Amino acid sequence: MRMEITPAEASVSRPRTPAEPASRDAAVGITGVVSLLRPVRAGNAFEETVERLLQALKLGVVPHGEKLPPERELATRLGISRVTLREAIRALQEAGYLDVRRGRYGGAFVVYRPPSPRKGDLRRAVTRMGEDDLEDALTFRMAVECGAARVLATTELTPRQRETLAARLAGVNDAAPADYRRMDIAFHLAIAELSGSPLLAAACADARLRVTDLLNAIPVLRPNIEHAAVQHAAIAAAILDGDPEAAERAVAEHLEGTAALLRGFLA
Amino acid sequence: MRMEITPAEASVSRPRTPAEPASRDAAVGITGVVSLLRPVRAGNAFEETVERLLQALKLGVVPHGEKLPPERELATRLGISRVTLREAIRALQEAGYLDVRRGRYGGAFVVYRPPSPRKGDLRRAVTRMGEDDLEDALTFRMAVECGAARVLATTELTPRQRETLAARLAGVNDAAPADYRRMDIAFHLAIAELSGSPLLAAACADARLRVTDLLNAIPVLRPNIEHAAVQHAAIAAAILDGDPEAAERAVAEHLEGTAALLRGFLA
DNA sequence: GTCCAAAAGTCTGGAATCAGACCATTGAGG
DNA sequence: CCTCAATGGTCTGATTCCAGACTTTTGGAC
Repeated sequence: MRMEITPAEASVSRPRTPAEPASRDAAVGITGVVSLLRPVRAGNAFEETVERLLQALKLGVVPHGEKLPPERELATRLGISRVTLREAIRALQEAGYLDVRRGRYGGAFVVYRPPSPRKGDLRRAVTRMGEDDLEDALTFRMAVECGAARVLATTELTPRQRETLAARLAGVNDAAPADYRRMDIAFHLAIAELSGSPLLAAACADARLRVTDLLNAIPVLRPNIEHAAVQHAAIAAAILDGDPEAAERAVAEHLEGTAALLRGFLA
Repeated sequence: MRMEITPAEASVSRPRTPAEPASRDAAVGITGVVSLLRPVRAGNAFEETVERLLQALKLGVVPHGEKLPPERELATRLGISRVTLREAIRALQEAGYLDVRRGRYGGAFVVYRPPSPRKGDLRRAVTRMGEDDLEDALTFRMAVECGAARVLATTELTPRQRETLAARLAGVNDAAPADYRRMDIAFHLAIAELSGSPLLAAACADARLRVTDLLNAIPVLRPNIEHAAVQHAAIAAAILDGDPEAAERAVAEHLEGTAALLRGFLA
């Protein structure tokens, strides 16, 4: 029983929280930081867990064929009870993302591969997301990834770090088409992770996630890959060179291409 | 009954979630994005709500003397039940941050002013935070604020936006000493907010929050203010000029000063 | 002085979530 | 073939959290 990839469907089997309160322009305080009065929680534990696991699949943290950590361990790491985790796993299983097997050497095996895009997917994905959210996501991504590159380029890198960056760059370049996105993600996130800041890494992962569905709707074509390869190389070079501004410029240029493409679908 | 300003104390009256699971280097997947398997929730609803409200006070979203929105409205906006919100409000009341009055024209009035730092506060604050978390917060802030400045400088600004930025700059410069931090925050966050990306604004607010206690422990001295004023002006000028790299450089320089100062307390 | 509206304060039943004990299944190794 | 360890599957009582109805307090308007 496969289903679409929209994040909504997996929770079909257990629709809990009904609506979301509309955010209003409240007359509170002077600064416009009303965002602090946003919902404390994005949903119930079940929903948030489904979302989180789905993210892990989509970013390729746990690739096709591998299995998630054992329930007990995963529940601990996610800070939720095993019961709730199991509900989430079951939802993903029913949606076709996981294959759960019991017994020793059993586990929840990942059955997700990024779908190869069909004509019209991109337009649909962009439309579904909404103009404001798309703009928000693109801006956010631009800011955090540029910032991460700058920070990393400013840092005195250890040989170990330089190797990792180079390895990730090579990873994208050598990737099989089916693995391209995954390796691209790995490269981009490596920049944030090498900065040594978990907060920054999480922010970049979040930013990437918000455009994942869109990127997955873009066919991976030869010219695109080659173009990206040049830009990736420029980014890595600038970072290894310790040139913050060049690094940032390179990242901005790289992301601008994608952003322009996606924005085009809103006009 | 006043208490210290540490974020821990307000929850004294209701200590719930016990410990936090240590993050481990799990052998999951290829990328190191283990961050996705981090806890789904930072604490229980009560704790998170206390934290959120405390943040609103510390960032000056609701300044001294003003009152929070009515319980029902606030509960809706925060996406929690009134019961839970009231528990949080009571905790903050008992900690001396709020003055709750009933009846029409009643409400939860803010009784918080950033404390004037005493000698040793900074060292204590830095030590309490822990080396890794401090480094993380500083790196994160550097990245997102630089990124935000770059994005804004890249944007074609409307007259309205230019005015707002100028107004915030003037706000810091004209601020009374007691209001200085609040206006400084307003200026910094304006950069993120003017980018039009709620995600980016939230990230910058988060970043600022993570160093608020530390900054509050630094006395606001004349030379510091003047130095900051020059840097603030440079930032605003670069943004209004539409020079992304200058904007970023200016922000980096500005933040580097604070970062270096704080890092000094770890050596 | 009386009334009224807006706010905080209180109570109740039910759903969500949890911790932890226990059961069932499975494949590897002896 | 048997045993064992690691894993998913199930159950139970307690706690947290919720929605919503109801009560009390307060100050302004008439």
